[in-house]
Amino acid sequence: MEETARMNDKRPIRQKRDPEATRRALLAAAIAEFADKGLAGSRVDEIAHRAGVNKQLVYHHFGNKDDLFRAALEQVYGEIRAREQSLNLADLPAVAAMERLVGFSFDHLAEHPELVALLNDENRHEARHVKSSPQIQAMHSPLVRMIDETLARGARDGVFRTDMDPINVYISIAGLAYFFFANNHTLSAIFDTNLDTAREVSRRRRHVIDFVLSALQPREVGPSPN
Amino acid sequence: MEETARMNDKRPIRQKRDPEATRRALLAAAIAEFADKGLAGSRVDEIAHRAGVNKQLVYHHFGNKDDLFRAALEQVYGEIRAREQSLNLADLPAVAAMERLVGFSFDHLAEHPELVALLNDENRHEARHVKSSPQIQAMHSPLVRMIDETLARGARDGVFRTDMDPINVYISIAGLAYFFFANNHTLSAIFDTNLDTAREVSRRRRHVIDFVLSALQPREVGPSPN
Amino acid sequence: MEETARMNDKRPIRQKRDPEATRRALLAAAIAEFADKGLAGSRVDEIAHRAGVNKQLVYHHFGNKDDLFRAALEQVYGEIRAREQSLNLADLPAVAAMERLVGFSFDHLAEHPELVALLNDENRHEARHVKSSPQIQAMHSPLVRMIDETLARGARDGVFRTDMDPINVYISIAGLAYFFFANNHTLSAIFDTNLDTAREVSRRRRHVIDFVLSALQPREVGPSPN
Amino acid sequence: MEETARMNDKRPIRQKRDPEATRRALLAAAIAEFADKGLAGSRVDEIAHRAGVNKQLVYHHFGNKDDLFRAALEQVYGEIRAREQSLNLADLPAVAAMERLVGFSFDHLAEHPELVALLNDENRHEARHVKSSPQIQAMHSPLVRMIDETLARGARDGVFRTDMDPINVYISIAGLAYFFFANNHTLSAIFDTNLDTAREVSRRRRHVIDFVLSALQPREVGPSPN
DNA sequence: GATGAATGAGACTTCATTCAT
DNA sequence: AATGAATGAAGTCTCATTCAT
Repeated sequence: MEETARMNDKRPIRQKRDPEATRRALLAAAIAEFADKGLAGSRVDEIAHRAGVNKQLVYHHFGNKDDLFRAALEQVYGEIRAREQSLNLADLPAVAAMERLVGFSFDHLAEHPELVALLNDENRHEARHVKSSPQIQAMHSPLVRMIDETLARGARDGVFRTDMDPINVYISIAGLAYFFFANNHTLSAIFDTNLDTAREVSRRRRHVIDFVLSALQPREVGPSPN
Repeated sequence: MEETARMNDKRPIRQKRDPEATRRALLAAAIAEFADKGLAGSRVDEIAHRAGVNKQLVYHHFGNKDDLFRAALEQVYGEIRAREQSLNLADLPAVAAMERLVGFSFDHLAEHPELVALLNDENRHEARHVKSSPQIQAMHSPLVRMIDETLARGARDGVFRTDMDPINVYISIAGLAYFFFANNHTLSAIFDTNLDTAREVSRRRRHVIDFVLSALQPREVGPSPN
Repeated sequence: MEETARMNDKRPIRQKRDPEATRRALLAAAIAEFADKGLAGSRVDEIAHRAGVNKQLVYHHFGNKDDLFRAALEQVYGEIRAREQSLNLADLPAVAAMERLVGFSFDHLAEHPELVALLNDENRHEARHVKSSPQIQAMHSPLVRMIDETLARGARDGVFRTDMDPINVYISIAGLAYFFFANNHTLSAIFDTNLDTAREVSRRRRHVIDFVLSALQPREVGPSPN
Repeated sequence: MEETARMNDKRPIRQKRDPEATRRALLAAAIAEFADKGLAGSRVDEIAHRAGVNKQLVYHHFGNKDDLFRAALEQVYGEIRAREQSLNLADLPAVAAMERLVGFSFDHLAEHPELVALLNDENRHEARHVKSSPQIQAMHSPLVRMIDETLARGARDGVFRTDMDPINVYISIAGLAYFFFANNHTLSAIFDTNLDTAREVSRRRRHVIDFVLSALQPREVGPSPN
């Protein structure tokens, strides 16, 4: 990818000014660089280089490094939220719906390590960029509603417990996948194994789905949740 | 936080020559700075300043920034692993032991946000420092053994499922707490609430303990784990 | 010398944007500074200052200090080799040709103390920069050929000995001048005289030409040169 | 040599304070380090390390880095001048005496690359340390006298020319060897050969002796020197 | 819109030297 | 005599951003 970009450098074809393509290239390069190095560790120079364009265009199109980071967040947040909407959970029985949601959440993180990486950094900066992005703020209410509806449906059908808070359930679903991917390297190191293999990812996926569905099951007698 | 540190600056209490105290002060300052800004975003200058010592002493005592980061990781990893050993889970019934472990894991992260922050960064660097630290490598086998024994005891007593992998269980326990703390700011922002309050932390704690113990319960008929 | 350079600083003549001039100014300043202080003793800051430009432009135009040193070597090597080619030795009788070559070699070192100084340093670094410069590697074969042809012509004409290796002859020609200039200060000090005067330089020049031509003369009975 | 020093590090035997041995070790280490890196490039820390002693002892025994450099020069100058005195040239016929002197000069440089390296640096600093060392100043008059006597004897015996200045002859003798060793790396690089082999050193040695003796021979008709 | 040159600020690190023991 | 800790100054290099074309 980078090599291609470098080779295309100076190619007369691209001389045709295509601002939209330039913008897209910069955004993709930014997401990759920010995911690799973090906000502080990323270099505007390197982002421009990855995109195959002049550094000044970063400023032309995005303003500055922080604004570019916000744009990157909007992009990756937008993707996951859009795909979640396409799951059509309402068309499925509650258990199947929940299984689909958990599976999707896991798979999306597996396929999009940049999401994990960007969120890590954004939290280090106290969600500064998210808070200043109306676009991101707007895209999250459907998610809570979706989980709430699924939980309610499952409760009505007698397959889910009735006392579950949708936000905490979402955090648990996300956390069970997120921690595995976010901390894959340290976990592999301290447990002296390699968790970054297809086999281990697949085992983890089954564990997470099983874990969530088990936890949501109604119980005869459970330990009092304090 | 930083202001406090700066105010202690030049405090007359500091003895003339106490290399061990200098080392400790630098390490504490490093943990705080790395947690705040990450490895790339941290400034050696600022670390020395927080410790109230000359910048060059960082190099005298620790070698360089990376070595200092490794020392910081060894410190925070050492603390959590040492405290886990003091839980004496073997003295408790399996369910109570598991509850204690989950509660401790949650509380430790609540009280030690620097652990979360350092691990995030360490993973960005592919666990480079952990891998080069024999000290860290050595401290983790007791943890897996502890979980494994608790799970086995619970299974023997009929209170836990029998098919749980201890490493995956550990990752779930840690992940349920970790994600909440690591992503507290973005979660608060996107869900338009404040999850950084005593009330919400406490709710989350109950949820996590409940979630784990429910998931570990033996089931009459469970959903097929895919 | 340095003072002069500093006084030219900020001269209004310098055009606003002339990258080629900037490059040239930096290169000239680098040659002067490296000659004065050596590679290790030179300061990038001072080079930029001498060139009347911003320090960062060194990195912009040359990469780093070592690359700049290599560029300086390429420059000074290029000059002497180019001028040697202009001597047109082939147009002269062998003895006159040799006299011209020896005289030129002496004069060039006299006029270019920076060449002596840079070569000293380059040898300290085991010719690291020369070895990594294809440009320098390429410019030396004509030199050996030129000496070889002159020696052969002289031998054919009966005015030169027939057993002389051109590389050793070149090293002798260069060495007789080089040592005088390279060690002028210590020689002046230990012999309690001043060898850095026009008179002494001129005496040395005659001595060297005489020495070389005498040594090259065919002999009735000489010590067997093995 | 360096390895040995490092391995002896921490040896309990040396605990016995032996200031004279410490001084010698530091001086030897300094000569090696200055030869390797030059005055500017050498590190006091590294010299102490090579000597297996604490850095502060450099200051204790020698004052500072410059004084140490002067001591190093005194040492290497002292050695060559002392050995020259032992040549007993007066006991030999003029030609044999000259051959012995040239051979010795060549061999000494071959065996003492540190002399070449230190002189290079000393000249860069305009013989500052030599000039401030009465010890070095004092040791050079016998050398000129020695050469002058040998030349005079050879002239009297009809085997040497009569018009040779002893200082210029000394500079030629030294220069023919010095340049070969001082510039061995760059010469090897530009002539695309390896002049740092026993074979090439030996060839050069013969060339130099031959060259000097030929040049000193009386001539029937020589080219007019100038 | 697009580019390479230029810059002010500052980052990490080094180093000769001095201090306290 | 000998040591490790400590420091002020400075050195190489980086980087987000702006300028001139």
